[in-house]
Amino acid sequence: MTDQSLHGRIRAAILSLDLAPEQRLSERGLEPDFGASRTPIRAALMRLESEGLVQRDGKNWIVAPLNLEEIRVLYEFREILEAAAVRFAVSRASRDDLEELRELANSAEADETPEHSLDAGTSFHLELARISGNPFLEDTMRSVLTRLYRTRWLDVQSAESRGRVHNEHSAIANALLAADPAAAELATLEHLRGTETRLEQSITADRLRLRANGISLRSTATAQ
Amino acid sequence: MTDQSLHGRIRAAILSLDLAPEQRLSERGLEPDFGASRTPIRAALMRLESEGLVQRDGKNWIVAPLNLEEIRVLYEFREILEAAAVRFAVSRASRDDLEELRELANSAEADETPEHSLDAGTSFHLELARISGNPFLEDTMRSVLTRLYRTRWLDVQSAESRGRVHNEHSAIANALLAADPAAAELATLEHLRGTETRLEQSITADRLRLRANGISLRSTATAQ
DNA sequence: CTCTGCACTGTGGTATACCAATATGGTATC
DNA sequence: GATACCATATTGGTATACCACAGTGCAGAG
Repeated sequence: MTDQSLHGRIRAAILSLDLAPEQRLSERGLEPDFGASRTPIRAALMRLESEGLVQRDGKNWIVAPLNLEEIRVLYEFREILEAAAVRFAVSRASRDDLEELRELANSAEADETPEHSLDAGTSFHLELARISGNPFLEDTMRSVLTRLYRTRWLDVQSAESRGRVHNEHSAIANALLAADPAAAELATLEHLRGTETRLEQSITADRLRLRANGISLRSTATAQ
Repeated sequence: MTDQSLHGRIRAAILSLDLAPEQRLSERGLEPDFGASRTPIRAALMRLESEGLVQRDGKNWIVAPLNLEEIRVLYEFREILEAAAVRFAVSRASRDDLEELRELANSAEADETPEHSLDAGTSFHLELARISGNPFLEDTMRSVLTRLYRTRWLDVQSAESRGRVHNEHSAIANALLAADPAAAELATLEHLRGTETRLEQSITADRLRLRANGISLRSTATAQ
């Protein structure tokens, strides 16, 4: 997860919330923080913009806001992608691929830090997309998971939630190993809906705490 | 379709095949062609890279190759997106939206130039994605259609093919207006599979002519 | 005290200079 | 004649200078 490139370092700062959502970024202001000059910083910001982690606010740069409506839309879109991925995976993935997937599901159990759980979950879903055999499905899944990454911090705070995610991932992997597409798709949709529900509950519960840390959640679109 | 920005002008040159697939682009070499200096040209190339229209070849830039395997994968991915879009559209789109969609399907009949047919088809599918109500579905559809745009030139060369596309678009719009999701999804999948089949036949038939124009079609991946 | 206007500071956008790496082509040597 | 080597040109990567514009705050006039 640690990328040495400038783009990777700024990206990590955003995903870890070191750079707060909606925080204004100036190209010259980032020079001392990241030890680079404007040109590569500007290039990194443009790339981050295409990933949805940075936006323009007028002609200024800001870290992309967290947006409840966007989360809802992303989860809806993700259901389409994940359902397609499991269908393809059943018919195409090799036994080795599926066993690696189960391995990834289980690896989340050993180390129980929230951070590890978050990255393990990302790896699981990305591997699922990869073994679907369609690179564009994989790329789009990566994009969606990236946009959801910051909010998913909330879901991995409680050990109970991490355990539930682990069980659901195992259920998906097992259904795939059993070559049961209907069961795999059902387990996947249940996982997504459960995760989204828990996430929204966390947001409601933690809203005040988030605001105390300078993080606000918009409930409507911020665009114009 | 005509974008005054530098990015839009280079993009148009690529999509119209004025800049041939696999052609090498040098940042300084593009300065006189587009009347801009390296910095904005470089920014445009980076953005085009994120859209899949330009790639790196080592540290050089090239116009993205046409790739048969990639077309196949894109059509497979597109089936997922379009099927989801029609399902959402049936349950969400307003009557006005659906009638505008039918309008778009019919507008392809009046002006029969290949170029117009191509852009009208793009508009139809983008509008369908828009009225699905999920902006990420729409954005991803736009990305897929962009990547397919250059190869779709082949499909709109014959008047017969243009007429068939028009009929299929009308069938989709009518099924949506009839609020029949199963018929709409079926019509969509038939349209995609028909289009892809015709496209592959065109490619096989026109391969030599394409090569004579300096355009080659790769059948395997070109990456790394 | 208030309001207007101006100077200043900071912003992104652009042009350009410099660098290291690499590809190229010619020349000298064997 | 073939090959090895070196000078040179061209490339992308980076740093920086300059520009126009917008936001801000202070000062002066009323």
